[in-house]
Amino acid sequence: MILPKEYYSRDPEEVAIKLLGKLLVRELNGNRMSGYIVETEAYHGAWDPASKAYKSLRGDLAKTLYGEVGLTLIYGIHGKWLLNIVAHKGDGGAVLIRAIEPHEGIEYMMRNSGTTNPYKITSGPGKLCKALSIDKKLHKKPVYTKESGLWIEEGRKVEEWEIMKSHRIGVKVDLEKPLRFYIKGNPYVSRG
DNA sequence: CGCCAGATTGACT
DNA sequence: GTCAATCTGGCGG
Repeated sequence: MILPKEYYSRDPEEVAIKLLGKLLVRELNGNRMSGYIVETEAYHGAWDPASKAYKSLRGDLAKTLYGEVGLTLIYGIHGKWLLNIVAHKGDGGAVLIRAIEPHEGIEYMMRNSGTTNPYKITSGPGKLCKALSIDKKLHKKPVYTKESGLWIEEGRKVEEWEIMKSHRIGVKVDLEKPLRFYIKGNPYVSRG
């Protein structure tokens, strides 16, 4: 079952937690690739120093951050693409997908990412996008319909005790609140 | 159009 | 732990 659009009309922090264990599906040229989300980060609006809307409400990224929920927000950094899902209740925000556990179409993902080590295919936001052929063409596409070739389905049940929290990674100026969430003990989380 | 910072990654001390 | 190569969007001129 695909998660409905309303699923993303909540605080980014809450959505980030709820997305853990869900199945991220990518369909391309008839090939189905998927993986369970095991690591996420929450980003807020203008008051979040790490947000793209901080000090610049101009630009497509900031507008998307404050726009319709349930859309992808593809952000390029250091020559990589990062996958975000717009999620907020009116005040702007998004959830960054940092890592997934490969499930279907692993062969295609390995070919895309150029490695045969299953633990290195999707264990990072940049690598994940490469493995699933996600780039700017998928910017602002809905994840609550199959039409875009990228969507999120109901996945595993994740118990509360399996979810760990920590500070965000790689962010220069972070908030004190822990906004990174990942599944405890999962070997596919990035660097940690 | 040129400059610059950055939500990364992989290699190295 | 540290470091720098790498590319796009945002912003100034």
